[in-house]
Amino acid sequence: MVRPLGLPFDPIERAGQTWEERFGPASAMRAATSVFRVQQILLARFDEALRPHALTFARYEVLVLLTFSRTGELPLKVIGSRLMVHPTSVTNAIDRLVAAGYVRRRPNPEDGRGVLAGITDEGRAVVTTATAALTELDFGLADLPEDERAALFDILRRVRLGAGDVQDTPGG
Amino acid sequence: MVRPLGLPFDPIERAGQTWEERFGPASAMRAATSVFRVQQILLARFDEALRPHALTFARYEVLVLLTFSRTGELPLKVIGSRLMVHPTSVTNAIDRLVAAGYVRRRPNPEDGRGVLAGITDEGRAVVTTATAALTELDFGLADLPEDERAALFDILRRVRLGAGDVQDTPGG
DNA sequence: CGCATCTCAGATGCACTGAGATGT
DNA sequence: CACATCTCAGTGTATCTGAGATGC
Repeated sequence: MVRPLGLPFDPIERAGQTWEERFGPASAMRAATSVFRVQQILLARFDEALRPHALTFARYEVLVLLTFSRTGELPLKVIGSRLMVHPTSVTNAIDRLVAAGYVRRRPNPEDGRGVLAGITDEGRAVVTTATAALTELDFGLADLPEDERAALFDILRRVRLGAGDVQDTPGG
Repeated sequence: MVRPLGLPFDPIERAGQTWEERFGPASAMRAATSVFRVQQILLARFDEALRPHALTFARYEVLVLLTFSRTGELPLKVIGSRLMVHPTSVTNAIDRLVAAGYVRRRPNPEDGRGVLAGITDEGRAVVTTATAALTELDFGLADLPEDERAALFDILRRVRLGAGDVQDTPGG
């Protein structure tokens, strides 16, 4: 849980003012620092909502991705590239999901090097209830009107584009 | 370092489309997921730029905060509330900074329970060079024009406001 | 053979809980 | 006394490196 601070000022705004006096333009520093802080706030909200379901947000994302695939199965490699996480992180997340009974592993019949992760009935059930919990939270963004959610996505997409995450294909 | 993916589509956009077919409106999910991904991108960029200086971004933030104080010293409690991190995380960060020679600890003469962290000359020097490195990166936001940096800060500020980080005082 | 996929061991980073020492 | 501040031990999670097994 993220503790409310009760500071009589915005610490990022304050840091930005001092920054401009000392170092120069602060717009990038303020924006970047805000991204970090909001990520921390959102992650805390998500983890709190997901804790009753024995899920972290990272593992929830894996399960959702599996429900989105036609067969309920995906190679670990695909999971890693879609969620943009390190291969060892995928192995670790799948380990936990298997232990929780939400996922099964099996060798990929089409590529002996690979492994398929498949969602179980229990996994599908927990995705349903966990999604309801997160939807009720509005994914932590209940304070943002629709146009600002879209603006946030668009602005951040430009940053992701510069990082090579996206090849410029607005329609997906 | 965050690896470019070379996916022929935007994985968040794609997930958003499937989300709308299965669960309903996806604007909050897309925006929140983008915050996570961009935080990951920025953190990787910062840590790469700071590694030669034996700093993580969290420790760099502590040093900057100390240079912003008049005496170069602050109680650990103040550091924790300004940077919005857990008390044990402050202790840990200060431990590392002391080990690196960038910070000194001493008892707070005005409150026997407390501890002051003070920046050393080496600490001030490393802040200067590390700040130059981050400034050259534009804090990872070189792809964003000025108005979008400001918009990003404003939108995220609304989220932080809802979390109790900020009491509504635009002027700081 | 080079390369891809996955796993494992080990290290680091950060957040948190709970307990305890110290001082107000 | 209650409370605040800080530290320590331990846990959980995620990241990464480097190595190795297996198979294309």
